[in-house]
Amino acid sequence: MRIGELAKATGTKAETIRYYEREGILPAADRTDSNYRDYSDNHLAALTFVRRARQLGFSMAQVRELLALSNHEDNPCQDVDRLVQLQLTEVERKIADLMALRDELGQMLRSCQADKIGECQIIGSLGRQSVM
Amino acid sequence: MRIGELAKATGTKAETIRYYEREGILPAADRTDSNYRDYSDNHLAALTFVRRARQLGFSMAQVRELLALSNHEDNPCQDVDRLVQLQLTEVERKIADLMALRDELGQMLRSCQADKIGECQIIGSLGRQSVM
DNA sequence: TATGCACCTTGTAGCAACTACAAGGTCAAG
DNA sequence: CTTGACCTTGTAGTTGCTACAAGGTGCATA
Repeated sequence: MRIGELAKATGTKAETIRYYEREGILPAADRTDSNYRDYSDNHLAALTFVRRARQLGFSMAQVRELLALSNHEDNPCQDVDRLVQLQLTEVERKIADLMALRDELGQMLRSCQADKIGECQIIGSLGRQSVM
Repeated sequence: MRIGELAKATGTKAETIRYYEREGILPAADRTDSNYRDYSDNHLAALTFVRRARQLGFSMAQVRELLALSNHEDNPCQDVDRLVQLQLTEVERKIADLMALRDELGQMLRSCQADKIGECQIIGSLGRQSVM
């Protein structure tokens, strides 16, 4: 299949697919007589894998690791587990940070009853080191 | 004060402060005879404001807006409220996304009892469109 | 046959918000 | 008088794409 078809099938822009190839994340495709990229089902599977890992928040470097691991059927699962666990911890940290942020923003909104900037608690609180 | 002092006082790298000046986020500082930047307390207040807004997740563009708003004491608070509300909504969306991610990563970890990649559920689930 | 249009190719530059140099100038202490 | 910490400008790198520009290809239609 051509790049546009693969793009549609995976919800990836053609430019992104070429980018992945340049970066060595995806193997280079065969070429047709007219130099168009020609993809196989293996490419489809590989790109699906990559996109899914990216959706799950893995970095490109981590995706490379996952790909390398997945290519060795006999490797222990532990290495994959470790990456997933790392990512999970990271996601949990981000959630905690964002929840603190949410609380602070909510607090700001509730605290300001003024209608002129001059007395605005929000603007005031931005000028201090921390509100909470 | 000099840039290093201001940097220390606000927990910002000197390079970032210069960057803010280049971007027009911070007013240019006076210069000493030897061309060093010389900051006032107003600069300290302004940079504190900027850093705090950035910590709260506002983009540079939004920080510009907040700064512009805060410079007009008579402006209605509504415009500030709107920005904060927008940011709050955005943060809530991100939290929801990350919580879905967390659940999915947790599910992956729990699902894999194999010890070889060949049978690994995690690797398997990455190759599919969606696990959940 | 011509032509129009969607698709493909390469290469380069842009995005956000910094961060990291390099190459050199300044200043206070020992 | 030299060492070391600081400062200056300018440029390039980071992440993960995305957006062109300028040109080639493939197929349907007039």
